[in-house]
Amino acid sequence: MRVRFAPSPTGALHIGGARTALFNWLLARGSGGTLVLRIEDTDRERSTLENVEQILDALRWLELDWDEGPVSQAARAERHREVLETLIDAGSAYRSTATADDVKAYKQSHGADRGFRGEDEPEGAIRLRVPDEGATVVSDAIRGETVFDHVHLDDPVIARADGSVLYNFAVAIDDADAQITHVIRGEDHLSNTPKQLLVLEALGVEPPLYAHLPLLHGPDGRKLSKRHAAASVQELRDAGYLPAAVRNYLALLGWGPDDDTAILSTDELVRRFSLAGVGNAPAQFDERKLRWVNGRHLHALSHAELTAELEAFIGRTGLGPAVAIAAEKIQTLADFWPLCGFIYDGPADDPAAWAKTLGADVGPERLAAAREALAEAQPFELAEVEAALRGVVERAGVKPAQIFQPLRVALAGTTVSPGIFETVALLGREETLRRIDAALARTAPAPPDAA
RNA sequence: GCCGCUAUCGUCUAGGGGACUAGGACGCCGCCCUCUCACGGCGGAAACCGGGGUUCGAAUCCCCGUAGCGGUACCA
Repeated sequence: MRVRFAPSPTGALHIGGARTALFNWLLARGSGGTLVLRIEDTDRERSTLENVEQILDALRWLELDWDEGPVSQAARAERHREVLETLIDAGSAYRSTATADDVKAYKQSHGADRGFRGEDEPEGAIRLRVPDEGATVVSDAIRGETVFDHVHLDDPVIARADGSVLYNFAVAIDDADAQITHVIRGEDHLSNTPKQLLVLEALGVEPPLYAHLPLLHGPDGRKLSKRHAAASVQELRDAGYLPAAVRNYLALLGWGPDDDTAILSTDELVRRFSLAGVGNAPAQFDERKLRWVNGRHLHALSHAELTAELEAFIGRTGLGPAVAIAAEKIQTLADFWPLCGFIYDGPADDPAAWAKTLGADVGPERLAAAREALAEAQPFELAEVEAALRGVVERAGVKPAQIFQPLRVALAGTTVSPGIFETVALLGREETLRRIDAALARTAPAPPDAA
């Protein structure tokens, strides 16, 4: 099995493209086949080197490796020109100066039931001759057979007047030359497939097998675009998702295992994926489910692995201790710092949290009680810290939160943090007392004559 | 306009003539756990686009309609 992923470098790799790449990759890896990467850069206006790099980066981050390429489609211009000549010599293609407007006008006058057929001229763009009669049938592994009657097809332009070729021609030649056996791509290509089939037929080349994947839509049900958040692989990466989780989630869009399994490792994906399991209705990208899938993958990581991921993501080291007490509370890598940053950078500034717990009333005196107990905890380990703080709760005869929340705000600056005992033990006695004292000083400035 | 694809809870889906009082997952709601936030556990609300057929029987097959999407470029 030889498959290919052929993005066009006109923008970043979005999740639709990423899923197409993933499905091809899964098929190649699952069958011991070959994945060819081809860059469809024949549109010189919109293709850029930056985009190519960005796409390769995205694929590398997703850990989708390829066996051949990347080959530039534009670099194959010689070969394309050569085949073009063959087609013209054989009478399968011809030059025509007809413009898009001419085609429109033609269809206006001939009605909808007659595709455009141009005159053979000495110059102009090159059009493929579509037979007047009959039909071209696209056999699709996902959709079955789709019949395209030739009467509805216009003779498509396959090369510009200067001889540079267009997509529907180049793609057919390149897939054939690369001996691609299965063309797996988005459904947006289905309607163009007969043109490619016609090119191959004119050349007497056996066509590959096709599989057109249902398209991906944004959360609003509309076609995915730059307007949608997290639409590109780069954005997913920045949002703190794990490549394995993204692969898992993307696989679930349009495909599902026979049972109700939702969390799959990449090995399982490779083993279980098949085109037969791919549905045919478009799917919407739902970031909330991605978050959940990501959480499951993230929590399956060992402490060392997660620490490494987090340190790379945040760009700091020494995060291990905080990771140990916060791992279960985060779903993405990006969740970590807002939750634990205070451990390293000091308490956050959250006026609302302050007002609620230490602003007035009995907050400060409860914090003082906690300070007193913690000052004596010996040794300053988790068990002793917990015992000390629970003792304060008991003596005060209040709910645990009434002691713990003021303390949490004193230490973290906010009402949300890892477990309070863990946090205190991690900060250590000195730092804990220092922060409590700072909070107390701020909450109750000493009266002028108290000293 | 024309050609084509698609249509099950809000979302991803299971289902491929009787096993369907339509199953699971995310999300949502409630309860439990609980020091906050999460995690976890338990429970709940929530869907076969509409209309015709075919059949003893249709979510499942066929037709029509509707809607969404794609194509209709000297873009890919």
